[in-house]
Amino acid sequence: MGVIDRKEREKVEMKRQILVAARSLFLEQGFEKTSVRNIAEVIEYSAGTIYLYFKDKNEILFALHVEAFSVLMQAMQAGVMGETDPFERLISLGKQYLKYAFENPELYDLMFVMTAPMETLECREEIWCDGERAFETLKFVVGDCMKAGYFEGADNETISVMVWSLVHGLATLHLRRRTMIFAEEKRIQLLEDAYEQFIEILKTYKKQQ
Amino acid sequence: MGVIDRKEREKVEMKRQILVAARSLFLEQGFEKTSVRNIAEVIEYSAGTIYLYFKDKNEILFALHVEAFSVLMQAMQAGVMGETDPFERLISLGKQYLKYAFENPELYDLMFVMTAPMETLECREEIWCDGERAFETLKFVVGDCMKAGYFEGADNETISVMVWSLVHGLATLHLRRRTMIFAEEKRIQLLEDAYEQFIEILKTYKKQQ
DNA sequence: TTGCTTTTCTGAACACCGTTCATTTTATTT
DNA sequence: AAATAAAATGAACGGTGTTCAGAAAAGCAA
Repeated sequence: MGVIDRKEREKVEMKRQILVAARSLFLEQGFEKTSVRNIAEVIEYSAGTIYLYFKDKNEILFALHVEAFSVLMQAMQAGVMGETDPFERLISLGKQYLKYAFENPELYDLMFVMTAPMETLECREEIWCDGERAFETLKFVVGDCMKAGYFEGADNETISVMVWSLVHGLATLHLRRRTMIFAEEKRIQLLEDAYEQFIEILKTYKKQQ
Repeated sequence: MGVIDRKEREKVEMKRQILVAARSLFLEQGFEKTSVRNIAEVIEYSAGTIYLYFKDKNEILFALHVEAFSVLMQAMQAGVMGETDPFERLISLGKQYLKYAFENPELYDLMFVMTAPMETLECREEIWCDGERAFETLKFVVGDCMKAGYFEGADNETISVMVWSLVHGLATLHLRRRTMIFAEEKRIQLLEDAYEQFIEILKTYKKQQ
């Protein structure tokens, strides 16, 4: 039966088409302001058809979520592989994370800021797995730093949460326009400086007794 | 003409009523899920009436925004006044900020995360003024720390952005449920530890040459 | 108190939203 | 070619933010 194979392919292709259209619209005008009718219009189908391929609007977001995490993981892996020194790896990891956030603001939002789909899909383990894997990568790199003598006497997970919070804070303050209080020319510089400063402080940390 | 005075008072009172109802609903079920009709129902007026007192739904949010900042500023001032040592002041400032965020999640969201009203009200200088004043407080405290010998050779504004980013990161990761990847019992502890660890690292920082 | 004006409020209407489902169209099998 | 199965439609439902003509209430002058 080649027919059901083709049907399967067509179904996958249709899903892909919907996701491509949805991603483009979400990136352009955000999730809330994009309607299912908008997506349907782009792919030249009726709105009802969308519901033959996705349970609801949130499920579309969820599918993009999975995609987005795979791209971030790749970027982070590249950051780790690009350096050999443990601490340089950590620096690079943070930079890749920030780069991803700034280059994919709507996707970053979806992964680390949005709550709408989270409430609906609270039960979905898969969603958290992606985030957990990314965090494990950070913990691994921090662990290597500790073996190399950094963060003496500190707890790996605590340090990791701290690092994550800092880069996430930098990313969201900017993406959500809260750096508007600074002059436009120096906004980016200020964020970069803050990251550099944080790294500098991290590097020189030695436990006091 | 005592009449127009009374009318003025009644207008103010009505606005207050709307804001009280709106805040309660926003805190309860969020901004997006609260409709103008919901607010009208609570104050027992028709939906159209709301528009005689506020230009649109965003303007209601904006009014609450002003209120919320004044409460945060008070909490931060309390943090500063409660300590005499400059570095202890910085520690307390951050704690007050985090306390506010966790105790007023929807308001914190409104002040530092939401973009919806920001886009509509991009021109409104007032919105940024509030944020700027809060940041100035942080800069002031960091300045005192530097006079006392902390953050040797660093830039005040850079340090302040770094501190803000860290606490904002901690707050938003938790408020937006991203700490779900950790066991429920240790989530709060992890955030507190991360903050303590950050403070510890800050305290011991001395410029290397 | 009566009539007139101004202010306040309503509720229907508009154009949109996410979602469902009977019906029609299209594709496949017999 | 007829019968069956799958896919797509588009109208409908109950919701949204917002507007506005007209009703109701309040204030004022005679």
